[in-house]
Amino acid sequence: MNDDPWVPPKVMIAVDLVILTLRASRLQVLMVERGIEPYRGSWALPGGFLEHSEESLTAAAHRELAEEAALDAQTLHLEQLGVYGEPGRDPRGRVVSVAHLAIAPQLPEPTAGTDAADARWQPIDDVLSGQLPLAFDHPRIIADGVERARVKLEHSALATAFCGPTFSITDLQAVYEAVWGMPLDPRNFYRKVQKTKDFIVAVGPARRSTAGRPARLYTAGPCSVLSPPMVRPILSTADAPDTDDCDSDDEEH
Amino acid sequence: MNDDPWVPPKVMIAVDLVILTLRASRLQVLMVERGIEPYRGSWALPGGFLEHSEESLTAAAHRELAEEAALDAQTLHLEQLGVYGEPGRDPRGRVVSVAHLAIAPQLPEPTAGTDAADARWQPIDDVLSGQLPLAFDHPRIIADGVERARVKLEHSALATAFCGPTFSITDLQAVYEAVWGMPLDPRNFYRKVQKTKDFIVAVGPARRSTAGRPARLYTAGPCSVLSPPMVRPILSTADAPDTDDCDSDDEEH
DNA sequence: GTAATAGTGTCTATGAGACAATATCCG
DNA sequence: CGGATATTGTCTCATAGACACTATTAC
Repeated sequence: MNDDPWVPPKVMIAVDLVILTLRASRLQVLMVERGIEPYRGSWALPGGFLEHSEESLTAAAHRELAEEAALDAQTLHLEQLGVYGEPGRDPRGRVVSVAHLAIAPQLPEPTAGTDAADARWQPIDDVLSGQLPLAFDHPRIIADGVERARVKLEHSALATAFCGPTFSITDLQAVYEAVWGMPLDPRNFYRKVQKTKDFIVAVGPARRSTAGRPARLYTAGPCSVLSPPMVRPILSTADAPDTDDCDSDDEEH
Repeated sequence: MNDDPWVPPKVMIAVDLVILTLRASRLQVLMVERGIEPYRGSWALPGGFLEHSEESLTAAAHRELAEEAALDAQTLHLEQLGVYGEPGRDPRGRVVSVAHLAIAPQLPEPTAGTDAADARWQPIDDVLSGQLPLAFDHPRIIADGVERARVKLEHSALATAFCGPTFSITDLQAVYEAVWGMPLDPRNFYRKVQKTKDFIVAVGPARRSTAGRPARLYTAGPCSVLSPPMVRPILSTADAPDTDDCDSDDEEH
């Protein structure tokens, strides 16, 4: 049985990045306009093939992050999102893509890289509503990434990764509002955040810039899982797509 | 830039399966004893290489499920768990493994397959406590699978996948207790399950077997996401390991 | 009857959400 | 001072958990 000369097939490995940030109070994702075939002229997630056989997936993701968004991995959240490897998803042959989710504080407009005709931040709403022509199965990957971010905001301290080194509680609230896409009560949000242990820690005196009473500044606290969690208010019957891959039955309220 | 003759490296793709079931009121995972190198004699998850270039990952997972556990995919939960592709994780070369999580109702003892010297259900506690010699990075994959199952029990109707076609509420409670590893109050559990819409639907009259009042029987309901969710009681300050993959230096920033 | 399990009612502490009220800045 | 934002206090309602209690079977 094990002595036959059969060898398993080999396939190409790619990494794709869903890089989310907050710009102009909106959740935005970094997209590049493809300058080469296939899908020339369509918009795609930054990403690329494994560079050599010994490169780890994480290393490849960090490399692409640096190449396409000029981001060092410092103070940056990066996690695996899932695998997308259906035969036929890439006309160049069998490609298995490992999608990653990256969260970044506010960043300047990017510049197009090697294979890209253009690169820019796109509001999530515009991207997911079918305004832009999207390459490959990237609409699905983006949707999965956004849903992952929404869920992680509830149970992890991810939201602080959207902010700079210091931030006010109102800044943090803006993150939740943008990612969840719903307004929140400032008073209740304030106490909720304070009650979650080790989420944020006060630092420095206060910021003095806008009108009104200055806000105290905070830094991300030492905890990564929130307890109690920041539960997201229910959203009636409309729900978000499941992150599962295999099964695809569901729906309910 | 794009005209150079460089081609991306190709790697082997494997699928591994974390198949969980309930036996003797304990959460158990299917393990096979390897009959060939590498790791001959160690215990590993069922799995194998992609069979040919056009086989989808899901199809490969289902095929292995059938081969190694004699399970058709009917009424069976199967979902993608994550990718494990560190260079050096397999001495045969670069292998990227796509791990899947499968949940099965109680099953008989399996029989060893092609490359396996033995195959059997192992209680999770025994496996994760380092009793058995485990192959590759499978300890990590198993831990990730169990943690995923624990979390999914809170927000999805996954628990019913552990049961047969019909079950009593007490049966369902046993699932939660085994997977979460904690006792639950039968009275409160009863009302909680009933209050979660479309989780379970009554069927048939009642089961009459053990002593005591017969229990009503139920079937899995039409919903996949639970609302309200079945929240798991807090477990003091000790927290569960993160499911993240990339950053291992975090905890904060 | 007793033992055993299924199912119901009730009490209480906690927590989320609504929202009034107060504090501290700018001009 | 008035305008604006930050922070605190209080009220109410829903619900999770503890647990006494009733129901229905086997023996």
